[in-house]
Amino acid sequence: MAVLVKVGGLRMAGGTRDRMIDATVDALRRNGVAGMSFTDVLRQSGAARGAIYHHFPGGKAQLIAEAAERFGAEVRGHLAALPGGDPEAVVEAFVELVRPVVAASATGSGCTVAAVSVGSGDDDALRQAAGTAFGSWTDGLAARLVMAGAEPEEASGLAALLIAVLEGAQVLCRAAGDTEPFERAARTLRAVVRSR
Amino acid sequence: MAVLVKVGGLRMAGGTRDRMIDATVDALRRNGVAGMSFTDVLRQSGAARGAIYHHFPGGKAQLIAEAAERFGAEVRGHLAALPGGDPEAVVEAFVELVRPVVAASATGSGCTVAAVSVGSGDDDALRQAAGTAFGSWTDGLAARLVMAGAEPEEASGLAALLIAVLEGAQVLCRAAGDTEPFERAARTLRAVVRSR
DNA sequence: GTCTATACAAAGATAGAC
DNA sequence: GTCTATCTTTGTATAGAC
Repeated sequence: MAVLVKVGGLRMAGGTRDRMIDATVDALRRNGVAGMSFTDVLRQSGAARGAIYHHFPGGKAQLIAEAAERFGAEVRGHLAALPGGDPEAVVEAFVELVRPVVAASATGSGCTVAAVSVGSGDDDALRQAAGTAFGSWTDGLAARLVMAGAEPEEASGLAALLIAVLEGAQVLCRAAGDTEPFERAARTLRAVVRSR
Repeated sequence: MAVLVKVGGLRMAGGTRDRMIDATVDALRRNGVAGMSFTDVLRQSGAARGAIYHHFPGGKAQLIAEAAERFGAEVRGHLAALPGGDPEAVVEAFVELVRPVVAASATGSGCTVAAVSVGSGDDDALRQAAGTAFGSWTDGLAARLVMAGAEPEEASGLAALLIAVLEGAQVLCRAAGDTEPFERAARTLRAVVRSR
C-alpha cells in the first residue's frame, strides 16, 4: 500500500497519515475532543493501531492539532474566495457560504475548531491551535472586506461579529436540530448591514 | 450528613444530589460532556461513588440533562431581569451582562449548555435538553425586547442574533485566551443597533 | 512503513454491607 | 441514604514481528 506521492517535497493526499487526519477532523466535529477515540479514527481511515504513534509521536494531542490546522486552512480558503464587490455583497455571500455549514451542524457535524476550543481542557497547545485558526478566519475575512471597500477598523469589527455568529449559530442549530436560529439571526444581520 | 430540607415538596439546595448537579455544571463547562468524569463530580461534591445511581438512575445522561436544565434556568433568569427602557438600552445591558461570562470563558470556564450541545454525540435527549435551554434564552430575551418597545418580529431576530453572538464569542474567546474577539464584535453590534 | 498483540489506566455501571 | 468494593468496557500508549 502506502501510495505516497511526493510533489515538491509536499506529501499529497492519499497516504495513510493524510487519511488519519481527515478522519480526525470528522470525528472531532461529531464527538468533540474527549469523545473522539483512536478506534474511530482507525476504523474510518483503515489504518492499523501501530500507525498512530508512528505518524504522530505526540499522540492524540498532535493528531488533534494537525486536524485543527487542516480544517482551519480549508475554511480560510473559502473565506478568502468570497465573492462580492462591496462590503454588503460580501456579507451576503458569507451568509450563503455559511448556510450549508450550519445545516450540517444541525445534523451533528459541527465545527472542528470549535470542538477543539471547547474540549481543549487545560492543554494550552490545543487551545492555541484553535485560536490560530479562528484568528486567521477573522483576519482573512476582514482583509476581504477591506478589499471590497470597507474601512479597516470597520472591517475588523464586522469580521469579528460574523465569525462569532458563524460559531454561535452552529452551537445553537445543533441543539435545535434545525437551522432556524441561524436564519433568524442572519435576517437581522443583513437588515442591519443594509441600513448603513 | 444529608441535610435535606424539604419545603413545599421541593428539595432545597444543600443536599448531596444538589451539590452533584452543581459540580456537574462546572465540570461540563470546563471539560465538555465526554471530558467530564464521575470522579471529578464526586470529588467536588464530596459524594460517594454509589450516590450516583442512587440519585440519578439514568446515569451520566440524566446527570448532564439536569445540569443543563439548571444552568439554563439560571441564565434565563438573568436575561429576564435585564434593565433598559428601550431596545437599544436592553442590548447595551446585554453586552454588560455577557462581558464577565466571556471573560470566564477565556480562562477555561465556558457555557455548560454549549458543552452539552457540542458533546451530545448521538444522544437525542441531551441534544434536546440543550435546545430547550437555548430556546428559552432566545424567547426570554425577545420577550424582554418587546417589553422595551420592539416589534415582535424584530425582537425575535435580534434576540437570535444576540444569543448566537453570546455563544460564538465564548468559543472564540476561550481559544484566544482573552476577550478581544468579544469586544470587537460587541463594538460593531452596538454601532449597528444604534444606527436604526 | 505496516501490522498484531498487549500493557496500563480510567471510564461507567452494579452489588451489597451499613 | 451513604459508603466500599468490584465488574466490565474502553481508551491511550507501547513492543516487537514482518
